[in-house]
Amino acid sequence: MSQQITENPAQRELPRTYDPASIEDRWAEYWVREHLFDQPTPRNTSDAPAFTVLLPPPNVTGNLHMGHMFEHAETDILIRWRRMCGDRTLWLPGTDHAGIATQLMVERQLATEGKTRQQMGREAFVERVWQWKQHYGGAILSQMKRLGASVDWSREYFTMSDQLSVAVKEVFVRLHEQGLIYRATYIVNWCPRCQTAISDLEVVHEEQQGKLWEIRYPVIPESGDEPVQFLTVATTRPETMLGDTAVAVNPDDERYRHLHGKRLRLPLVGREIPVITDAWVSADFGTGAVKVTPAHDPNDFAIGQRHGLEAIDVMDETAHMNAAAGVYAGLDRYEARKRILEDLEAQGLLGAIKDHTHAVGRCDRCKTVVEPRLSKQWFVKIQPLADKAIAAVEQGYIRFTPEQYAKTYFEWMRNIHDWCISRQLWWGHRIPAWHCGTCGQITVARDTPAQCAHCGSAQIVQETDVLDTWFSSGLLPFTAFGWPEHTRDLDVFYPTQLLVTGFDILFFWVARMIMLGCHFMLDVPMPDGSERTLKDAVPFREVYIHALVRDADRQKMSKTKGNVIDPIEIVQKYGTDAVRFTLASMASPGTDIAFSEARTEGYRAFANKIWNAARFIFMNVEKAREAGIEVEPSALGVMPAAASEAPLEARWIVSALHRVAAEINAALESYRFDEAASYVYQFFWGSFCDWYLEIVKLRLDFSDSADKGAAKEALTTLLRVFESSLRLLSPFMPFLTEELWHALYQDEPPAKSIALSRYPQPQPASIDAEVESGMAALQDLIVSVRAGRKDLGVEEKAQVPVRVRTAASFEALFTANQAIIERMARVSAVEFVAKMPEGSGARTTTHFDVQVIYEKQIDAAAERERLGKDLAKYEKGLASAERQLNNEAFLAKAPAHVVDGLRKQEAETRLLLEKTRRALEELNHTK
RNA sequence: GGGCGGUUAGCUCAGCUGGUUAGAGCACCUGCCUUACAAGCAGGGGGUCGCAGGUUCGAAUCCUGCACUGCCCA
Repeated sequence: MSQQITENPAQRELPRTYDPASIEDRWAEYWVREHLFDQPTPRNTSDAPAFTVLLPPPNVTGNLHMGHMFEHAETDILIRWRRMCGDRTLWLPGTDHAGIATQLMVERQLATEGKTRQQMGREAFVERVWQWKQHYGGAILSQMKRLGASVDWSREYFTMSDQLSVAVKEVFVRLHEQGLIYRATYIVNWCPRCQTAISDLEVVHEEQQGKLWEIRYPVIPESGDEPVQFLTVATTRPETMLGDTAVAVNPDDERYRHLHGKRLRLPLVGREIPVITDAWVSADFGTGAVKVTPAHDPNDFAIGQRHGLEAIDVMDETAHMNAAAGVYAGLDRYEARKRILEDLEAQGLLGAIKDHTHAVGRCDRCKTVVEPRLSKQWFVKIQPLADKAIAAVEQGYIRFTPEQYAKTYFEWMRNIHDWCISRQLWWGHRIPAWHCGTCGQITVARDTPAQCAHCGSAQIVQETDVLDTWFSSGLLPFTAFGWPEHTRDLDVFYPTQLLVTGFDILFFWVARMIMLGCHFMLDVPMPDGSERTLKDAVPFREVYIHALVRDADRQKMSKTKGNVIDPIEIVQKYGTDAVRFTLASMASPGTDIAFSEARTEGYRAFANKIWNAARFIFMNVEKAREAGIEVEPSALGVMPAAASEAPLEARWIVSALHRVAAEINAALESYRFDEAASYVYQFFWGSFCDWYLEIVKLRLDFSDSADKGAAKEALTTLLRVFESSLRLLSPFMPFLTEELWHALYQDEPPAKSIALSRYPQPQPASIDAEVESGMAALQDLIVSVRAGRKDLGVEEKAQVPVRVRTAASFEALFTANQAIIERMARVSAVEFVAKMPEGSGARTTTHFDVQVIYEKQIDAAAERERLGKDLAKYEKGLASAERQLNNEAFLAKAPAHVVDGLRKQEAETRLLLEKTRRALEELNHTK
């Protein structure tokens, strides 16, 4: 037993204010050390429903930022909630090898040592990257541990691990066998800095102020032509003209009809090129004539294909001009542009220069301007995969929240292009293809082949390209569970239930997981051996797309702006729970989060409130024990029910607890973190602390003269409601609730963690509307008295008598709970009267009139103003109600409950109006 | 250029398929160190729901147009 206490990190002395720093590290370590959230492979598949979530793998190069923390907070809330609801939960963590980013990182490191990867050679470089990964690659995951993410650390994956590499190879080979992978010369986005192809998605477009240059191309005269004629083209990229192989005009453009079929002399180069017609050319753009450079522009490439044009590459892989550029060879593309313009100018071939904004594509990773480049690359023929992926969402097998993202998804999926999967990098999954030096054919194989599959030659070398990082991460939902083996994990945990991620990787990752999951998992039979259909081939059933975390001024956080909030810093300042709660409370779907410290401060106060409620409760447990009263721990851990003879506040708080549990469960069910947070906040602070705790002080009298049975009952309800509240709060505030829960059980809790206890489930029978409305009337009275006291300027501490006029039923209620009124409103005596109380200090509601008796004269002017405002409000309300009630169409068409409600409201408003008018008249008489 | 959002209190946001007098937190004002909590308690002020039309008995909510604003794709 003493062993357990030393192992248990709860501390006993509760300081006056909550200090998160003093408890969080201990619990974070405890959760990991005790393997509380591990989910071993179950023996059978039919037990509890599986709730599996795959962590979007952070880059090994990354550090945890606010976006991660937000994403993880939401996921953790859901997973802790489902775990407490009894599901078999698994949150699977891991990291992504991040090809370009990691290679870039290590290259930079090498640069500081004066080395390059080329000097080192491929093998040594890759070895170096592995070392780097060992050393720095775990940053985000260790930050997650500190923040208490309830993931299964025993299952951590890495996209370049041996097991996942085997799976990646298998996928490549199968797709190749199925004819869905091909190698072709195509124009791709090329990053001259990274010296690799990148996919369309890795290019970020940005509007930029540029120029549109007009260049005159001389027409080669035929017999009968005017001697000197020009065709003027407009271009944003004059340096590519060296590779022009045609000029295109729109076939319907009358201006150029006379030039159809003519040939031009390419300036500076001297090559003859044809004038061609192509409908793609817009007559409105520039001069209506465009130069065609198939090797340096995707549109031109397409034109070139259509017209059988030669593609002349004039640049090398570093975007310097190559030998084909003649005298410009060796120049950087921008230097070449300058020189070419000068030379054209000198020859009088440069026309107008116009300002022009156009979108420039940059490498997502290093921001270098992308150069479209003709090269041999590997592609996935995507349409067959996209078809299944579209069907899966159309048929509702995958649901997006917020729903609008399904539209975005369809839009992209239906206009999808083949996926360029090869990258000219060293860090990544090397493509399992071997080129034959003898016959030139390619052998694709799972295991390193000894000879060419086509000619048997041993002269084979492996492809040097690696695969796009997203190719491997797109497989994770099944490869992480052991595919291509048909494992039990795959049976139990696939499809995963939920994916929580940002819209920025909707296409990169989410869409590709859907395509690859649907494609490959269709071939894996169901656990019972039956054939798998699309419904169960999907990688996840739900996708929750979270918002972006911005700064308090709604600005995107960026390093250059310097407005990045470091989550760890903010957590150290306010506590993890407060930050989590802030994020949750602001997470309304579809709206970005403007993260504000002021808000976090507010939730730190909430944490402190919970802490102090606990201190108060523990203090009373102690007092009770001294008086020989103890509540058995076995009485806790369940949803409390209230006996009908229990005091009003006890029945009320129990009812409110059941109600709020229902609300929170429903909110979480629909990803309404903001609502869930608001409900639990409102309940704990607004109901439990402000009212119940204050009232229950009346009952916690453990002195010898007191009714000890009643005191014990009160203490029991208090502890049960509080213990339930902790469980209710736990997914949102795991650290604080863990600490207090252990303390509540005096370090002998029924489970190793509150996270392993049950989430409060409401019993409809325990929600008592009558008790709640009775309590509401009582609260109303107390608030009215307090307000009346303020009107009269009664000192805070003074006890004063009040007069109340009300119906018999309320009189009974108020009489039965007079002690509460006296305590909560500092009332010395309650007198029930039959007549409307006259004079100052009166307040009136539909259920009662109440007057505070106090000799001090009121501020008549202030009172008149207040009553005047009320009067205006009532008059307006009454007029509006009457207008509708006098409208026959309304009476005929509106539903009965609306009409009844309005009638009731009208009557009540009329009553209040009359009372207020009388009070105002009286005020005018007396003064 | 195509598409998707947003515009409600000083700030950040709720407000479900149209229905009774539009809510919350923070901030603000006033009074309280009432021993769980001043990171607190109590009371209070503050909005013609971006603009203009339309549909309806009834519009913050539905439709159309406009303005401003954000994002995605090309």
